[in-house]
Amino acid sequence: MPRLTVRDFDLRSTVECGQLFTYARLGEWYYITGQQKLFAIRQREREVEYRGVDEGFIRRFFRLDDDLVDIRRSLKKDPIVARAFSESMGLRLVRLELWEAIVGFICSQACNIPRIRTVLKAIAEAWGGRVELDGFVMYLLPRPQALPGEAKLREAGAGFRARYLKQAAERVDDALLDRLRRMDYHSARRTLLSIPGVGPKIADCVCLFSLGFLAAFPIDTWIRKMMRDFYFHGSNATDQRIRDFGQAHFGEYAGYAQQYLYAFYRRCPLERWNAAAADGRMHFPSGRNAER
DNA sequence: AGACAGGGGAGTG
DNA sequence: CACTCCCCTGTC
Repeated sequence: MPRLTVRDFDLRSTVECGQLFTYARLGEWYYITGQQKLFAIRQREREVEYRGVDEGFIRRFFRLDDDLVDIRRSLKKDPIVARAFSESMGLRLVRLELWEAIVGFICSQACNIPRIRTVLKAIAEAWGGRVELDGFVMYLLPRPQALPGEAKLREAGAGFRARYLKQAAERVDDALLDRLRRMDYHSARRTLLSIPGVGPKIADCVCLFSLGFLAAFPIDTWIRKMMRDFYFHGSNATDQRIRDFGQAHFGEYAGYAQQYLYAFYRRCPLERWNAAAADGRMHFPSGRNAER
């Protein structure tokens, strides 16, 4: 059984923090489909064991070569992000396959993680390739040309996203995927936005979780709320303003900042921050978050 | 019962 | 640009 010693890596939070939906958990093992493969992985302290893929795949998929200490240091000037890192150190971004990411995040719109997983599982089981590892069977997400029509996708539970999925599958082919993989952040984002069902949020998710543009700063309802609370004095700043600020303020690792803030804010929203601050257990930057 | 959710699109001012 | 409404479906 291949093993790998890791540092600054937490498998559970990495898998379950809303960037990866195609997995099954069996005891301490995660069975994950990604990059058109099935693999299994578990973590015990600083050691991970895995099956189904090689070490290079694991390192690449979980971005184990990202220097989290360095990333943390470069974001440390922001006390809120610093706090989020100290709570969740080891959370890493993943590197999804491009089309799988597009499908996954189109399905993610206006629904929660359990439901995203249910829909993707249904689509994979109906039209994706069967894969097996040690007797455990899963199904890969279908390639664009293997995706069925809107009506069938609707039956699978995709709802109004069915039309987007089908239109996206008609727009996307291997040539486009290859071109996207060679583009810079702005070109890739602009091109992704031209795909039906892909708006600003989904485009940035794909840029961050698949294409590896760590400066991408996707804004969903949690990040929107969190950014308004902590960086805009609770005002109703538009997503455009939040994004501009986020990228300017957090810089090249804005995506990591976003991921840690997201993970932490979901566990610990503003009310609890304030309670902790009132106890003197937390320090806030002056002028921010004074009351509310 | 009726609103709302981990968005996008189309339409309007 | 910024704002509104609708879209599937489950849940409170």
